[in-house]
Amino acid sequence: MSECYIRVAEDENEEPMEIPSEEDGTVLLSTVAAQFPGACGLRYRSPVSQCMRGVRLVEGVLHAPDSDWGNLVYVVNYPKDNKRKMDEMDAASAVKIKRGIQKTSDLIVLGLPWKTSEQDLKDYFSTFGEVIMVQVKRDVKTGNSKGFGFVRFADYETQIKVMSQRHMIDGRWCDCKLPNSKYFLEQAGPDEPMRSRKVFVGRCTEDMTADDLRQFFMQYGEVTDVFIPKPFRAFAFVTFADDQVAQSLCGEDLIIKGTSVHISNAEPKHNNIHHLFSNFPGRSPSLAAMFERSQYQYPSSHV
DNA sequence: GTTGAGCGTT
Repeated sequence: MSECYIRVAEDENEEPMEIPSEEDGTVLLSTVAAQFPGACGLRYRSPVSQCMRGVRLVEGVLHAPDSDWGNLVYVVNYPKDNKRKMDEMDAASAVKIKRGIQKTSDLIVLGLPWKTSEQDLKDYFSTFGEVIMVQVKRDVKTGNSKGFGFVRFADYETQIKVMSQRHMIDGRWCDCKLPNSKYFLEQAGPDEPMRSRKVFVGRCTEDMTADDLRQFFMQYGEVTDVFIPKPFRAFAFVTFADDQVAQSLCGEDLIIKGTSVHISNAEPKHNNIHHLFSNFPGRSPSLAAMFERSQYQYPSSHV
């Protein structure tokens, strides 16, 4: 093979430019790049397969496909093309990851007027984004509001926004914070190996039947048992066939029949957060400090 | 029938 010119273009349909080869018939990438800055290779459409083929590139030297470059038009490869695709992939996976770890959590709404109803809460918070749960905590006997409630949003961005400001609701300033329970659950951290297939479902309402719970939890895996204490005690136990399913749900707040229930391990006797919490009703300085900090922390991810 | 920092009927 001898020195010649090969036809190179940025696109198959564009007018090609002739590029000189070396004496041995190869073409230097640097020569291509001299005319097409940023080029990182060449490709061409195979007359046989009609597919695009890459030109062999070894240490900056482009080698003719067969014995000859022929009369084909070679198309310039740019790293941008692939890079852009990579970026899109990264962005997509980043969003997925974001969605995965930045789940929303219930927010406690402190300082509500006594008169504020769940509808009022929903109306107010809907101005920030999609609301998927609201509660006003009331005295069971009188039905009077306790002056606080909970709200949960569909999107994490909404949650961040809502937590970042005070809220004027029915004439009073209210605060939305992460509930204290969150803090301890995160502290529980990379969990102890208590591979239970049974989970504790807290904050159940009386209208949740065993069948409701079974139907709901089926989506996560095979449910082998549902236990609801009688008389009503606002909690239940759900047992899965697979312990990994059970474990994966621990720490979650799930919404069943419009109510946020809390999933935790079914049989933690010692060093569990409920124990800790009931033993120290918030008077310890160190705990108070942790509460304090928790108010300014966004929830960290936990698997 | 009241109240105003807090924490959700385990």
